[in-house]
Amino acid sequence: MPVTVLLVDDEPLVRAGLRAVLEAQPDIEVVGEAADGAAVIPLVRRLRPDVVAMDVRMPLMDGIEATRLVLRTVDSPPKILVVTTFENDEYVYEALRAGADGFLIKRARPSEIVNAVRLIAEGESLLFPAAVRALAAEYGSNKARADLDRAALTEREEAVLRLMARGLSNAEIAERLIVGTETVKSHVSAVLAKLGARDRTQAVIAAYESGFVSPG
Amino acid sequence: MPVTVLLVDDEPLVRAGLRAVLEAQPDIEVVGEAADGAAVIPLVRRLRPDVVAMDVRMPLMDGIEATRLVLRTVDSPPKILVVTTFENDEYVYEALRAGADGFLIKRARPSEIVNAVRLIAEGESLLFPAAVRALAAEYGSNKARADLDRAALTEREEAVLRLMARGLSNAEIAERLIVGTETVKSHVSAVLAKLGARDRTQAVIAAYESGFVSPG
DNA sequence: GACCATCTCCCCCGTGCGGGGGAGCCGTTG
DNA sequence: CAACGGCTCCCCCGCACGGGGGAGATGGTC
Repeated sequence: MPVTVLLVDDEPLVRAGLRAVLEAQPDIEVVGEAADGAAVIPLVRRLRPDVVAMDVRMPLMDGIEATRLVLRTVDSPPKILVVTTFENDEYVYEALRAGADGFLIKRARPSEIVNAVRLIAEGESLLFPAAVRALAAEYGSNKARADLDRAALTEREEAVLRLMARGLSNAEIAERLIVGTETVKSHVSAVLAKLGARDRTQAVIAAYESGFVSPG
Repeated sequence: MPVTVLLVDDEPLVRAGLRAVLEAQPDIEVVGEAADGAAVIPLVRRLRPDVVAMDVRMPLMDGIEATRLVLRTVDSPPKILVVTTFENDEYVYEALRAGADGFLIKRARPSEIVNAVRLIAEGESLLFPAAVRALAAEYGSNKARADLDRAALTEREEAVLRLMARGLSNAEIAERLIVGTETVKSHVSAVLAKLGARDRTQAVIAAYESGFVSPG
């Protein structure tokens, strides 16, 4: 009995690529595709795939929310393999916390991709780069925020960083969030400290590099 | 006689996707693949493809340089179809100036992709979004820098922007480029003006959003 | 109740940043 | 030749930014 896979990605090209790579294996079968997380629930119910290859970033519903939904609303849910473009995608960790079983970078070689699907299907939790395995382990255990509070921005700090990454000044951010500029300065300072950034420019760079915000 | 295509992209997944999409057409045949622009010349000589689907961003040699090389060193060269991830990729325009015959966004639907390959093979110059057609037309005629000098950064300005986008201060940039800080300030001011940015943060954002620099 | 994180706001203070000028040197183009 | 664009450097100036430190108000956790 082959491993059945459902592909969820907003880019048809990526779906075609995954399909081509996976269908080349005799023991793997792609049973369906979806272009957005919002479409995933009925498909999972109907197709009952062993593995869902899920993109993180999608227009309507992202991979995190979709993962959560699948695991909550479907009984004996499929394994979730999160697919991402960037190595250090903040969202990936969120997806793992949401219950995803592993993740895969799009740059991976075909052999690594099929391997990942097989391992996931067997119940292995796989996390591709070794460094990330450690990171995600820490994330899993709900201690260990001490030395990676770099990522542990508070809600407010995230909001401020998002606006910083859109080019707003402190005054403009204050206006937008309906708080005083001194408050914004506090949050900005906290963000800079946690990100190890010297100024807002470096913070915005970190935001882009980590995938916290992304171009386009 | 089918249209023969050579795929050049550093991501195997994208190559597999393109191959799957194109091979599904009876009149299109993928005759080869390359993972970097540096490998393209011998392959073109040997395979003599009608069309080269060329990624812009690749580790060793980018699509622009590769396009230039192919068109210069090969006689009766293939058509070059530039493939890109981002809509407003500065590099795309450079590639078009380098002699590429058209460009395609990776998000495009499969039908659009095969269409693009067919049209390019027939000698059509195709530029996907209408807005870009106009832009590239202006780029083609070597006037028209007046109203889009936004993009017309000088070498030095590009260098400064690149360093800005790595988080360097004016003093650090000056050190790196071995010039005075006042010089750097001049360049920074020019960059800000041309990009319509208010401060360096907005300039860096523009750099990311335009694909001038990219995460990872 | 004590503790802690978060959010809010305040003070002072130094400086890096960016605007607005100008100027000399060089190479290309008309 | 003169003109122009690009690179280099200089001046003055105002201000937003970021560091350091403090503080009151929530709300949740132990």
